[in-house]
Amino acid sequence: MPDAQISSAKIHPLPRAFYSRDPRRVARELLGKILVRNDPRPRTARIVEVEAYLGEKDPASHSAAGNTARTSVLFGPPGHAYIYFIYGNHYCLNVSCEPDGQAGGVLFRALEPLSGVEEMAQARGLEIHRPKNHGSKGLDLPNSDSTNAELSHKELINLTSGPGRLSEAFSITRPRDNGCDLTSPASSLWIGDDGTRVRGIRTSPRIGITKATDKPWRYFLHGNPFVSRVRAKQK
DNA sequence: ATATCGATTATCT
DNA sequence: GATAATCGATATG
Repeated sequence: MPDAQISSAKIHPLPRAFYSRDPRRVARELLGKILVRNDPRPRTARIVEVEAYLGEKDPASHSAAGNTARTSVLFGPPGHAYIYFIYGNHYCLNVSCEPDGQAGGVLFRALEPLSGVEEMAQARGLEIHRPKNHGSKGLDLPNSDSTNAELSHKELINLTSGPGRLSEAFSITRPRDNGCDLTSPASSLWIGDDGTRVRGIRTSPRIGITKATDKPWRYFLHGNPFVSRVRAKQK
């Protein structure tokens, strides 16, 4: 049973020094770590897909436009949440990297839920069906108790597969979370390590960008079902 | 299976 | 005025 997707080990926060490095290194090492939402509705999920965005020299990075009101967190101290709003619809989560004064960050692209699946479904606007005494057609959800929600496979995957989806599942918004210190368990949002070692790290070009498309700075766990699907036609 | 489109706003040219 | 680190829906093969 110790498939180790779920560990009962204590989750301890990653120190600020972890983030005070090249975003490519931070991105790779964030795979397998845990995003925690401390809430009235607590949620945790394992990080399975990320992208690194370098500083002002990376034309695909938001910091390429310089230190503005929008991007100031990327230029500040490491380990803080940079949230941006995109396409008039979606928030996306990053963590700032590199020392104070130097830009850089890692975008969270996909998570594997560990706890609080019902809360994530609700945050995503899904109707929860509770099976009575008849057979269930839905999947057993990770780390679930007797108050399980029933979701289709597709609904479960789509909870946290993609940067906009995972942010919605964790109720992440810019007004609420931009600038949040992700190294402190006292924060509503933080990142921890339960000792899990991951295998099968793969890389690819980053998704959805039009500049620096040759750089292989997307990192993901090969075969993990929550990793986002590369969309059919990328401009 | 791939392709296209609308949503809806912050930011930049 | 155009574009964007996206998603969900719809049309078509």
